[in-house]
Amino acid sequence: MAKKATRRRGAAADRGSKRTTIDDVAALSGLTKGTVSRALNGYPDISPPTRVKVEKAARILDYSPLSQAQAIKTGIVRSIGFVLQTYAHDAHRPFLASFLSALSETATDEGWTLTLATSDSDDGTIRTLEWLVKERKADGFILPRTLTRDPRIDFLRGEDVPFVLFGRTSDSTGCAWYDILGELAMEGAVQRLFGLGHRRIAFVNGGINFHYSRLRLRGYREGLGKCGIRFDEALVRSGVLTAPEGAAAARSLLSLRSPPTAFVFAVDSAALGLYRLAEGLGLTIGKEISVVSYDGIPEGALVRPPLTTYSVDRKKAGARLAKLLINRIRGESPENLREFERAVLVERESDGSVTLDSEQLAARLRQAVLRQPSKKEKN
Amino acid sequence: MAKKATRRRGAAADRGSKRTTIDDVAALSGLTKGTVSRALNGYPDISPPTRVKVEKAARILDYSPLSQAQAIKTGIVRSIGFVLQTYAHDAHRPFLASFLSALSETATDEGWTLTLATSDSDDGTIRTLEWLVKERKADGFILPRTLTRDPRIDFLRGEDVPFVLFGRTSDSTGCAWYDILGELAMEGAVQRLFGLGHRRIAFVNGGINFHYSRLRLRGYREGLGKCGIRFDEALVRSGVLTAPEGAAAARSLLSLRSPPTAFVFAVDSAALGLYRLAEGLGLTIGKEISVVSYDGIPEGALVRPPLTTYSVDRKKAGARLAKLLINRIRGESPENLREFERAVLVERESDGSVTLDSEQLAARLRQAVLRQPSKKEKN
DNA sequence: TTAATTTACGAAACCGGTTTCGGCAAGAGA
DNA sequence: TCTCTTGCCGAAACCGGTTTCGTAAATTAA
Repeated sequence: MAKKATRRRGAAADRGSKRTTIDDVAALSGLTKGTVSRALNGYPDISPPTRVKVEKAARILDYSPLSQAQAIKTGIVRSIGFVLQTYAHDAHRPFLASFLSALSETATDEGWTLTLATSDSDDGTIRTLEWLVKERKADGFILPRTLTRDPRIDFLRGEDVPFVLFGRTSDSTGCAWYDILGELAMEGAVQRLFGLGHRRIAFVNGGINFHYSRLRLRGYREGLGKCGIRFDEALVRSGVLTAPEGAAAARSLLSLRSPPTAFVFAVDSAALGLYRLAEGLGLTIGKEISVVSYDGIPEGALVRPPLTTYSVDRKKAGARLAKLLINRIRGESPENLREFERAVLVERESDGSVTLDSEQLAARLRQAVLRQPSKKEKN
Repeated sequence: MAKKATRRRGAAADRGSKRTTIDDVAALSGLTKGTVSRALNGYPDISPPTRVKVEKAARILDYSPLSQAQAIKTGIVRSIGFVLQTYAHDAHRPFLASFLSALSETATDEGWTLTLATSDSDDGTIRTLEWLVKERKADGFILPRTLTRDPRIDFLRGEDVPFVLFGRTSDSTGCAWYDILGELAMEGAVQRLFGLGHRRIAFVNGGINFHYSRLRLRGYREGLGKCGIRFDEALVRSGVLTAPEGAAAARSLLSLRSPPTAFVFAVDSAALGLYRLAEGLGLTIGKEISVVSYDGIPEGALVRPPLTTYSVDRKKAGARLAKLLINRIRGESPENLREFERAVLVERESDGSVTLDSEQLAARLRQAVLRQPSKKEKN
């Protein structure tokens, strides 16, 4: 057993002996550790001179409290939690890096850390949350890609654990959030295309359960309304996230007797599918068909022609979300922690004045091999 | 003060009252908490029946110890640390997402978490590490993008904190690592291009301080040697990470009286600069000039022609690194924790049989506007 | 059968903090 | 001058665990 004990206190424990503890500060300042603690935590029953003395001693010894020692009593570890859903589609991947770095950057600035864990299924996400809450690895959570009806929210609400949404949801009681007004972007996209002369404008929406899809569809319809175009169910597809799915959706839309001359995509990565399809059909994007999308993924600048899209500042989103969550954990009520931001239009070359109307496009397409999928389209 | 106290114990503390603690387990099993603790931690002085009794009670109560309560005594929080260098160039960005998710996935599987913090300068990185070590937010660290002489390593070695490198370094005492044999890839790239008939093969290296640059240059020379080509200093550039830098390096190489007909890039994102340059000059990549690169960033598949590159499995790297670090923290000696992997060649279309020799290429280039930078080349 | 070991657990100290409680001393009010 | 506050700090309990230490009971050895 002695052997085991020795093994146990390895490097970590040895290092521990060098830490300056609150007792050291107490000794140097000639006070008790209780007083030091209160002084450092801003309790009012500490006289100014004493407070100064303590602060000075703390500074001299370069003291900072051990967060987990505090946590055991206060229940706060100064860490924000984030569950990476590794099963989620790559559509949401490209942002992750800048988003996470912004999250953790703001956290770091506040002296907090970011605690990351993963899950490989929806159930797994809840289990991971349960685990993190139970072991108190994080004080609260950022929930990305919120669903209209989101089990994560139900769980955290039930456990009374603070959280902030990146997005919105149907039942907003007790929810704090930061969100981009995607609906305004979709509305703007329609109006922009209308301004370019397009009259049949399709909408390819994202995952049906994500709440943003609901909102973006609404924005699309709003845009149509403002342009005096009748909403046509036939021009809408949904549940489209990936490039292959995007290609399939576009193919089906172009197969209509009266095909759209312009596309609004709710998700950039799906819009890239249109590029593959167009290449296969010999269609020129930005001339024969137009597309405006949403997200602002880097690939959008690389494809030819570069993609016109509403870009989301993920960096800022991460920063604000971290801040909101920390305030939430500190006790601010969720109703006061709701922020909106707008996506900004990046005008590139994938949309242009209409050159063919729907009928002409249909004729043009009849010559192309619509029913015979080319190879290029895949991959 | 009473008010303050009430505010302090918010949701977190309330939740705390519901946690099952080790005392609950002790009560249910009719033992003391010390015994329960020893039973659960595998101490030998516990009789089999007692151990079973404790385990059963723990299972019934769904008990799991509070990691920070353990940490205060053991010094281990079951978390691996990672410092995101936000100032580091985007060259390394695209990988981050899958890398981090792999790291945290393996950590999660082991019941550990990933603790993320950021820094915005080299000094800041050390300060962040100091902070994390001091507050004991993590038990050890993964160090990506290691330098030949790396202050992070010096610091952690000095503090006796466990770490694992993603890469290698000059002084490997006490270092555990996982690394990709980039030198073999560079060697292979040269041989491949030689096989396609190229005789003047340039090498555009990455950041000079990164240890991998040293190794990749070595691999390039090794490749030349095996092909019987004399090493020519004039054909080498280094410190090239971004697309603009890559474009500049390629321009300077093509300006030589005897320009290279093929390029080996140590970094994909720099290789993309060659595409911009070629577009500006009207050169056809894969025909008039060839390029083989290294990294395997997703954009490589999108550009035209798609980029032939040695791809690194970042997912696997993350998984292995997490595992290695956890073993390191558990006491395994660093010498036993060193692993290598190979990059795998993804054959695409950016390299092809030589169509112009160096002289012909030079002539071809003289017609192009070499000295007058076109606009397309930028951005 | 008795002495010498083991075995297995309880008791208590400890880790590094926070928070409650009580009381002394100084200042205010009568 | 004497009580009543108030301000300020020490003492001690507490948080949820781990680890040391000591010892009664069970084994083994003599």
